[in-house]
Amino acid sequence: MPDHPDAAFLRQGCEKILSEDDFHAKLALGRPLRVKLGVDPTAPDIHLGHSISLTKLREFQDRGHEAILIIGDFTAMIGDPSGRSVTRPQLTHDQVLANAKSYQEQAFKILNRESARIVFNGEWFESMCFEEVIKLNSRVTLQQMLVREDFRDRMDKGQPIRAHEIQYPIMQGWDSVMVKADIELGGTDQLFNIMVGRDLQREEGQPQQVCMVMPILAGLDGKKKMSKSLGNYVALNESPGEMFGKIMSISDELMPTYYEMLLREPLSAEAHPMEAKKVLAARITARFHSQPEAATAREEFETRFSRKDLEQAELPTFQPQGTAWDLVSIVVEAFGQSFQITKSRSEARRLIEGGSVQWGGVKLSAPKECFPQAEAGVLKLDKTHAVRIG
RNA sequence: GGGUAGGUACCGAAGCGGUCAAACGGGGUGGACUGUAAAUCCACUGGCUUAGCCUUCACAGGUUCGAAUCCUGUCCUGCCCA
Repeated sequence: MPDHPDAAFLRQGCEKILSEDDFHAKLALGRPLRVKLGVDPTAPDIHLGHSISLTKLREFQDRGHEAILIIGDFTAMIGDPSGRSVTRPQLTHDQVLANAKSYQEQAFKILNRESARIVFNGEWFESMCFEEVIKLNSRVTLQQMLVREDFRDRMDKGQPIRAHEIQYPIMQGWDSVMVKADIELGGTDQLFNIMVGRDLQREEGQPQQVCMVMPILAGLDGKKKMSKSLGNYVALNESPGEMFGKIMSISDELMPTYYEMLLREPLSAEAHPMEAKKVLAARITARFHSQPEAATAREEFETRFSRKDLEQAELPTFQPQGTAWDLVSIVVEAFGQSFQITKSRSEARRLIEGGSVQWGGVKLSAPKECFPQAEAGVLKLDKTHAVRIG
């Protein structure tokens, strides 16, 4: 059987497809396939890491298939144990719903809004009674669940695995049954969960879904996977400036990976690393904002960080209230008012003593000094934060 | 339920009556250098009205001039047994 014309395109960037034969068979059906992607709204932001699978989902949409985005409002309360060495904190339903709302909005930066189907899995889990839960559980064995790498790991290290955690793969699998998924997308860490879906579908007499896993995007630190809780992420709804800046902070070693996974093209060997990084940053920024905004972000970045010209940079204005403020108070207030960052006075003091706080390019290292209120100028707070005063 | 080993700062891990805001390592932050890269060096890494003071070593009591360190109880976790 010759490959389906879309096969090569759709498999691009995939780490693994299980199974290849099923994949071709599904495409050969000639009807729009139900392609499932589950996301758990455990945090309010979707980031570049999520964008990998979402982009793949979009590609399916563009080829006429049906995108089913499952918002795991129910599963999010359990927390996916994937890749975790410790139990996740559980969220309340309200937190989850709030997150889900902003998730959808951000997901539509990638997905085609018109043809996407959004489903909350609370729809079927919420009404399940205990008997049904037991029945569902009887379909899998503990051994099956425990072969999972992260469970194994925790067993070996003597770390606790709570009984509810092993429910997660079962629930995710059940989602596949409920939406009759033809294909499920996910990161490589989802492989196990997706395979459980296949098992459950077979049990239910459904055709089994194809498992397509995408590589995991490394975080800005280049070491761990991109995730909200590790703080090494770029959210899709960040400002162009922040987005550009964050990407500029990745290491050269990480760049080829980002090129391949986010731009789907190889990094040219002769490009200057910094220039290549600016191109990368600009293209990603343009993708989630716009071309002009990305260009502006680049210019801003260059004046501010390359030329270190804070005078010309676009900075929030900060007007200290009251009189006779010492430096520490000014710094704390500036962080709070202009950036919504809470710094303790001790932290501010450390920054000052460390030489981070500068007034017109001159370090102010005496925390107790009174601040020269009358003058206007730029107060640099730390590497990435500065305010204009006056 | 029984036995046993434990619960120390973001993480790992020392400390086992005073010299402990707590060694050391990792991580993080800031500075120098620079390309907001890497490498390297330095500093910081509980709070405050900072030559000092206050709150921390699972929780609650107790012993003591003095406790992370000793005692009692409670909660939690691993492992073994039932």
